[in-house]
Amino acid sequence: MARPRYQRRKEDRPQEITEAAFAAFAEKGFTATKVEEVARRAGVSKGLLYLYFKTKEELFKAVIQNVVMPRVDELTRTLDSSELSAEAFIRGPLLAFMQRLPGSPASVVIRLMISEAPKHPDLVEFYWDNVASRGLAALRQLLDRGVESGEFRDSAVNELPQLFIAPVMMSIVWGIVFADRSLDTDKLIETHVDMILAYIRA
Amino acid sequence: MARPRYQRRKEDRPQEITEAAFAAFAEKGFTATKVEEVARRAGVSKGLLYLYFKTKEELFKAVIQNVVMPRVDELTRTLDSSELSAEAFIRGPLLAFMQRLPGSPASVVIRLMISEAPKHPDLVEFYWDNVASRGLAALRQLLDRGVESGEFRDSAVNELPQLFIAPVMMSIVWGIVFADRSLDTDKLIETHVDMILAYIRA
DNA sequence: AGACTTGCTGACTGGTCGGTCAGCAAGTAT
DNA sequence: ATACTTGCTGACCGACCAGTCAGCAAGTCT
Repeated sequence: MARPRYQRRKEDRPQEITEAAFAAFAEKGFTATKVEEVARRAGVSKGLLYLYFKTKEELFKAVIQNVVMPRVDELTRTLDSSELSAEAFIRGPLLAFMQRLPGSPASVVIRLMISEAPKHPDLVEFYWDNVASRGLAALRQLLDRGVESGEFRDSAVNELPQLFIAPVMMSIVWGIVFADRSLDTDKLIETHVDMILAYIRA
Repeated sequence: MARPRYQRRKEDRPQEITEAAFAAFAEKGFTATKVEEVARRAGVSKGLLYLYFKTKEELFKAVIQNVVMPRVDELTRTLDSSELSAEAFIRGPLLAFMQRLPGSPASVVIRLMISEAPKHPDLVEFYWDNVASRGLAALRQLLDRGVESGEFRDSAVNELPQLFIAPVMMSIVWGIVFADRSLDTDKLIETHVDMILAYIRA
């Protein structure tokens, strides 16, 4: 009784709202998620949400920043500090990273990008600058390093790192469209990595 | 003058409306396209559209039927009647087919499936039954034929025809999200086919 | 205790859009 | 010409939802 109707927690709100938004977007997609639903999950009113985020789109950017960017940073850091040969790195940490993607939070963001890209070009730009271009650059760097060390030959794959991640994209899309019709994404990705290594090995 | 305000053309309307719908969906996506816009393009009133199609979703199904299903039929027919070896078929007609997909009308439908799948499960079912499962079955049949004839070894690819079309999906998704940031999809797909053939050759 | 600051609420607004339907007019039969 | 059928129109409805704002109350200061 006399329990206050709410507490002031200015510090924690942004984080809590961002997490609620991510969970909601993951379930229903960006457009289909009502701002009020995000607010409800975060345990706040709709009005409060708009005190912390100017628009629904800003909220999405915050989600990208919280969920995806740390992953990319982690990958590039691991790559930079690794002593492994290029092939060992690919078969080890990189394969593990790729196999984790389809079921991970990051895949949700990719799904959102696919759905919302045509309608929100500035989201695309934000995503390109902060995620895609940096991820591809890291991949390219890894392949170049393999060529320099004599492990790999210089193949078309160096200019087309997209070829490397194609099965990951396939797995993610499959999950979006045919969620229930199962596909062994781990095997798909591992086979692909096998194949690509056989192809580029010097 | 005294030109009639409209003519009755019961026969032609469905086709005209479907074509207008496809063009509109291709430009803006399904959700973002207003029914009124489709009607305007088809040169009819919104009300008429609803005399021929019960809902906006039915209209989408009609588009799939008109645009995508003929493609799948064509592919399976070509495969059935071909005298080529499995590898020759892959390097010839199949490669050409795959390279055409990213810029083709069919890719628009794939984009729509990705965007709308979470919201419209019955569309997914329709697409699975009429397009995806049949396409995959054809691919699997082609690979099995290659194994029987001794051209290919029996690899994981036989159970995972998705591996075959991964770069096509990559190209389509790339086009959706990063339309302007160019990617040489022809080269991507051709390199992949090269790679996969080297991998499965007996 | 009273005055003050500010985090927070939730009813409300304005605009959008899928789908409806009463009625009009193009074509047809008599 | 007149009556009839039906392809077609477009104003309208109701539901939905991002974003607003006037005011309330939690916490603070004196």
